[in-house]
Amino acid sequence: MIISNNLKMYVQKLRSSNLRPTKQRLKICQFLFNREKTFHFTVETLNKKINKNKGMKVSLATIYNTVEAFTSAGYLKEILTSKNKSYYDTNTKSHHHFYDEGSKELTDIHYSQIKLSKVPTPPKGKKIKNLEVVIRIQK
Amino acid sequence: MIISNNLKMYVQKLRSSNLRPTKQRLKICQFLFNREKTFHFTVETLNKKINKNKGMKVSLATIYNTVEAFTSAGYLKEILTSKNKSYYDTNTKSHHHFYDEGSKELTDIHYSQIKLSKVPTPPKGKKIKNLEVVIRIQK
DNA sequence: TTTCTAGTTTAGAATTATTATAAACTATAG
DNA sequence: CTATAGTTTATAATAATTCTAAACTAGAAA
Repeated sequence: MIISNNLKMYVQKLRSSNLRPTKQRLKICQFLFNREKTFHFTVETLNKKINKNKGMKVSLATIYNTVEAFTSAGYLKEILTSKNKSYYDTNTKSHHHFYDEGSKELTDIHYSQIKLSKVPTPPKGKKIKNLEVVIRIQK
Repeated sequence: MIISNNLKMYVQKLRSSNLRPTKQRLKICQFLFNREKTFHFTVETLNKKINKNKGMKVSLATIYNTVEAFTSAGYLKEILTSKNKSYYDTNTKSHHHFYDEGSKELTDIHYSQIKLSKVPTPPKGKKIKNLEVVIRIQK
């Protein structure tokens, strides 16, 4: 029944963003949002995890479409890196990352771990949406 | 004679990084570093600019190799973006960017414009290579 | 200076990530 | 139930980058 509650919740969530609650989108919602910790991923890793088990397969094109749709809807946040591959995060709140250049792993840094004492004013007509710090680390 | 001085300077710079001062590398050095303002670019734009005039052509492969070598040597810094294309900056000092989610444009923020009063300690065995702040802005 | 060699350049092929296409499918309004 | 606009899908196309291996060259050593 937890599952059925979640399903209903995700159906509503999707509807509220004008996204039809298809079985593919619901499967991806369950996978991405039905967890405690935040989740970092690329389309490649999401595709593997979603299609690992025997159930219904979701095509790669749909994974791309869905990630794009969920990002526009504000369910996911794109992470800035220097890699030629898009990284996404289920934590859409302002927060920060360690980026390990060796292992190419991203780790969350809680918002409270970093404090800024001076922030510039945004260009005219623009406002700050959020602020992210990436700390590149190496051995 | 300014040109010849620069040439000597770049020859030394390259030698000091164990990079042979080839004519291709020197041409790229002159183009990238012989300027007042810092320069943001992609491999695509650098290739066009370097090969625009009638002089010696530098192959695309060499542009890639050189940008990679200069980045490793610390002459260039890779910029964080969400685009699937690498951006580089001749300003290798710690500095920050506004990222406009609408236009997907990056703008420099001078390092003095941002002050951090609290920074987390890196995971065991790792050290901080650099730290970048990206401020996402929108209308 | 000449010779040798490791480093470098190059064109083109291969790979990787992403986007586009268009036909088949489906959620849902009426 | 039916019509239709939205969605999924396999596949092709595109774009950025990396790989490959042959030709070239800077600089050390003879």
